[in-house]
Amino acid sequence: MKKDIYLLLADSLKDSLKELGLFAGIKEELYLDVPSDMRYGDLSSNAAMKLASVLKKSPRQVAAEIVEKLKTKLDKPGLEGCIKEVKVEGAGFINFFLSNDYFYAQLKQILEKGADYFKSDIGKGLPVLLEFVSANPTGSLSVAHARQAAVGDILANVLTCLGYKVTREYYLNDEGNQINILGKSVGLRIKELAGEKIEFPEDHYQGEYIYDIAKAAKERNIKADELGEFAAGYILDIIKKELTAFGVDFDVWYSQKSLREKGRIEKVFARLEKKGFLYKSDGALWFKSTEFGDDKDRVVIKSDGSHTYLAPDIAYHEDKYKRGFKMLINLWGPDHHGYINRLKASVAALGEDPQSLHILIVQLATIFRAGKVVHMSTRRGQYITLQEVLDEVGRDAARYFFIMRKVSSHLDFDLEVAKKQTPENPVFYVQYAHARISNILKNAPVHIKYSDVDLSLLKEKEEICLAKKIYQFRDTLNACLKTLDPYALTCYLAELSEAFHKFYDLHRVLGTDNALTAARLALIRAAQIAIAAGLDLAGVTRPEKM
RNA sequence: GCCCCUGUAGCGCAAUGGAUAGCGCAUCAGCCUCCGAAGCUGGUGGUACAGGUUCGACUCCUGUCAGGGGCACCA
Repeated sequence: MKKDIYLLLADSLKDSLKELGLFAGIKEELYLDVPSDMRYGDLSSNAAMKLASVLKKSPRQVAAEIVEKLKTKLDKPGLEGCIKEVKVEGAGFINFFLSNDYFYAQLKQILEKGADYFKSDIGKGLPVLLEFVSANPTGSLSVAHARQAAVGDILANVLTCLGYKVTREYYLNDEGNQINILGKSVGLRIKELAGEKIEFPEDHYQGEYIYDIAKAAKERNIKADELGEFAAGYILDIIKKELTAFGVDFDVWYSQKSLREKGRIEKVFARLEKKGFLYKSDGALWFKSTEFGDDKDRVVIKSDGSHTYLAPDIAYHEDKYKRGFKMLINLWGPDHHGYINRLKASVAALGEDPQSLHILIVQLATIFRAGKVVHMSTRRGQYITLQEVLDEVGRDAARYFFIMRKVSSHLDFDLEVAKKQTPENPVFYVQYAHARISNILKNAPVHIKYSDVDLSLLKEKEEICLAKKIYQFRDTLNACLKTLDPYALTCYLAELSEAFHKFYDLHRVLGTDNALTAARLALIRAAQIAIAAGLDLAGVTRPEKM
């Protein structure tokens, strides 16, 4: 694969610093960056400023010395003709201006390869297990799960695009206390439907759907001690339908029950016991998680003999590694943040590198309806479900909205806004750009052979801006990888669409100059490829017309 | 009490420690005989507070204040 200009330039910069005897002074891994504003060039380095205080020289002077060395290294293979100018600007930034020819060449490649142009092999096929949603099968998916579903699915798409081998997994809590209570809830409703007077405890599942399950269970004569399992299966079917409607498909549904049935929990306990990380106290079995940075040791078997949630989870994560995954990503709700240390401790105790386990807390989405907060309570069965959001705003808006903020930030989701087909709704701004391009391409007079087009006719500021923005899609994908957060995708799509709309407004694509028309058609086709690739990753449709 | 997230323009949000802090809504003023005006251009208006680290802080650290979420031998 052809080396990226970023890497080539970074190498040249590094060599220059070495020759000047300065390289040791650079501590940060990154000293070459895409500046926020294009007037500061296409790539920028702050190396001189980092070094100035050590050298006790002015940053601009250091920058000038680096640039002098660097200038002799800009004609090596892959770089020749790519750099138009290197300037020392501001407090001591070294700014690199790439030539238009470089961007024309990139556009050609995009037109040739299509969306594949944006793929990379950074991941080198590393097996990644992305576990998300994992909601208990005790009710429909809530909005909190919906956000995790959108983030997880889109993150998986991005990582796949970057060459990782991603498995999407749903961990199914198909046994334990919650399932028992679920079964009891259904049992009571059956009695109630038969005319018996019942008392329905506060901690039981109050939702209307329990009646539906009760009716189904009665029809099939399900035994009382099998009601929990039956209800969980019934609800799981609903969850699966909801996720499919949302465009989220899992590769693996991992059963917690299967861990116990295979004796995996005992096996992992034996392993920890042998290493001396378990001890008995107050009739319970404890895991010495404090040895690995947790604030207190954790119970794994309660004094009544039953497991805590942590017990199967240790076995589960052991199994993730046993299945050959090198990178684990867990998306959890904010109610689990206290759980991070003990799970990382477990992984460390098993001899795995806790750094390979990435736990992302996906903050809650607060649902508004016409500016009013909608409160949620699973137990009372009064909450907005994923399905309701989908019915109300559609899949496109829902998926897009849920990743529009950083996963670590709270998200306000107003159903009324997401429903609107106006610019207030950002997903339409992007889709509109795509549809507009489709329309122009449809009206193009003749079929254009993109390989023959003279792109050097693209000289207007808006044309160059658009070309650069298209190219920057790669940076966006890398940013998503670095943060394990797909939200940068929405920012990029908005910026790319804006660059297109600005170009469109000032310059006519279909004109009398055939060569220029061809060049502009090629440009907007490349823009469309990038928008489509972004929308595909987000799992949002890309309409030809709206 | 302890932990996590968040305080940026009237509202909703951006800004890998970097250059003149950006965008949408709202509001005011403009732009369609011409490829889709679901668009574009311009105006108004902002970093909660107090210290610290740094050549440089919206960003990192400490404290204060405010909002949201969470604390278990529940899952």
